[in-house]
Amino acid sequence: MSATIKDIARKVGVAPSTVSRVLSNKSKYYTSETAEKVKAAARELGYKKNQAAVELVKKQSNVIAAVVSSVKTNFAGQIIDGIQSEASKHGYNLIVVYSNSASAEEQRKALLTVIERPVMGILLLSIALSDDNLNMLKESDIPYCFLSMGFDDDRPFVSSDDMEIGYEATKFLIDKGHRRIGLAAIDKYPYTGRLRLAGYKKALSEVNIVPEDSWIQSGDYSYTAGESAMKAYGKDTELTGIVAASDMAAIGALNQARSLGLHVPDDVSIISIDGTEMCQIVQPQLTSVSQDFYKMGVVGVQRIEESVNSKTKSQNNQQLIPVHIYERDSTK
Amino acid sequence: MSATIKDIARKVGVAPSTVSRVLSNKSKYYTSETAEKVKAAARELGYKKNQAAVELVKKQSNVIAAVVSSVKTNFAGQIIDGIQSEASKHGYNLIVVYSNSASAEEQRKALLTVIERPVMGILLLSIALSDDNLNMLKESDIPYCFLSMGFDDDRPFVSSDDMEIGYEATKFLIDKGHRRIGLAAIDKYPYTGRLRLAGYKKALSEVNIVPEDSWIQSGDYSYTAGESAMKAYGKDTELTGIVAASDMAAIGALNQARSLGLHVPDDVSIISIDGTEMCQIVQPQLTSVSQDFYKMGVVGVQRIEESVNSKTKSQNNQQLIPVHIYERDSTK
DNA sequence: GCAAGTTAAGCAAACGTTTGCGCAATTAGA
DNA sequence: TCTAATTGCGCAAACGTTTGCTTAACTTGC
Repeated sequence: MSATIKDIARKVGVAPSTVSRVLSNKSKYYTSETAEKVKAAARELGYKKNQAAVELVKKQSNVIAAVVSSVKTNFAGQIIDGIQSEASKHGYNLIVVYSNSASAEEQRKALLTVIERPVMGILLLSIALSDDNLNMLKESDIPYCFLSMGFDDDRPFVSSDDMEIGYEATKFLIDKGHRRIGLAAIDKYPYTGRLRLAGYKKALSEVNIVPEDSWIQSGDYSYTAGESAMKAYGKDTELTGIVAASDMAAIGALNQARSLGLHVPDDVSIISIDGTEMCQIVQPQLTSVSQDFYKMGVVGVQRIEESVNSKTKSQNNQQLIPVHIYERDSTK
Repeated sequence: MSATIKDIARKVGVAPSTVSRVLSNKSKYYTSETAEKVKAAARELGYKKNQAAVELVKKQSNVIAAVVSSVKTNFAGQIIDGIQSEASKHGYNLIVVYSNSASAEEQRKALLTVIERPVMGILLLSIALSDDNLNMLKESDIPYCFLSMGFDDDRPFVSSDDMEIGYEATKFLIDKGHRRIGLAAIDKYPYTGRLRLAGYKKALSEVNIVPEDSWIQSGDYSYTAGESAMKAYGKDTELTGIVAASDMAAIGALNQARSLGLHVPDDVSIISIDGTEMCQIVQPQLTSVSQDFYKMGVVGVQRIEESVNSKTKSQNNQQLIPVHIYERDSTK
């Protein structure tokens, strides 16, 4: 029931096209006098652009969509922050839709909500798409980019170098003098876990160590996975250092270690992967291999922008963001 | 460039209107035979509905929008979870936009992204709208509802009963035998803080205690506000119990207490407000007055639904969700 | 003072759907 | 067999913008 461009046109006594041009700042098609009158009328009538109409005719909008696997990943916020700030720098709007990655049907619904309107690009945050849904995405011809996870195939993504993460975390402990080092709560088979595991093994092999099977406790990056891993290592573990798959896993391991009567870092050192603010609110504060999630968001938006501008597929569409180690109190 | 309803119509040899009716399941206007052919063609052409066109003609969509004040509030996730699940139960889609509540301009942009399209309702998560922006929202004629914060005026909202929160938290400590109880990191003047403060005072007055000024350390609910409050109380504080304004504030206070050499709960008990998962990952685990954020999301969606169905303004548009106390290890 | 160029503004088509209405063909009722 | 009701489907308008084209008026250069 709200005012349209035609109402304004009638009120001012000009054509709708003129109003449109004034309101979208297509300069040089009207006098500043007309412009003023139009703007005044628009204000007065409380005019709101109907984006549906705009998008219908322009077949392009200035909104970027982010599909997030779940509200629970505690770094999603940082990525979104990055996206938001870069997007708003370029005048794009951001809408986020959440999808429980467990269900392909939920994924599909989330994806459709964004595909069915002319968004300028889609960013996927740590979401594992089913084949059908990935196909749907590809066929939509909307630029997209995965964030914080990598792939074997040629899908565009920006993430950390997971091999480097595994390597650097392990190397850090090795340099501190540790030799018997565990890897906790990591998912061994998917791309990310596989690379981190490879990095871990590489670092160990450089000092001629082959990890025993029991050193590697796989899991799903969760708090409880961290707990279970620590439980499996046990009170009398031979390990002196642990690389935890995520902050939450590290905290799980940390708390479980305390329950077992182990002191961190005196009895066992823990280094965490991710480096969210969680690391700083637990005690002892967790040493971490920190990913630059904010930057991932920023770069993600830039990739979308490139895809939009140069219709030709850029060749370098898989980008790695460097990580940094922050030494805190959980290692020695 | 993707297929439209007309392409399907041409391919099958029927009118676009028939295709439309088939695709939106308007039964009784076509034979099942036609329906099959249409659906097959749609699949074959990879047809995607253009929502912009749909919304333009229907002036109504099935999307609910949530405007979130910042990615950082750690309970927003729970509210969104609740919204999501209730929304998808009714076949609505959810889009989220983030807005830094600090800047009225950012707020305005976020609000416009959702107002400028025919969303069925707007949910505002712990966001303090400027007057201008509130007016814009009201004038849009889109149903809206604030979540997790209350107001003096007649705006629709669903939140916890902040008076009860302050009262119950304090009462809990009183019942444990505490008499000198502090209130930390609360924002004294806005609605929420004011009510919690009132509840705190009420509980104390029931046992004939008037809190000293130094017992009440105001702040902004943050980790550092919790830290500062505890610092202000000091190592030799006369307080035996503290009500912290939020989980983060409680953790700040907890860690600061430890730095000061105070043991929780032996030297001082801490009860936290919010009850997010944070309470369970720190040690000692925090006793909390837990808000049912998930339910707020659910109820928020229901309120929107009501507004849509009965165009008449419901009178009972301010709803309070009960809180629960979970006793953990930070109080005794 | 006149042709050429410039400027401000209007006309109308187009975007992809939905839906009220109309029409023909079929079926039912008698 | 004839009228009435029903069924299946098509026509065309409508939603609110944008934008290429046209036009009229005005300015400039000579």
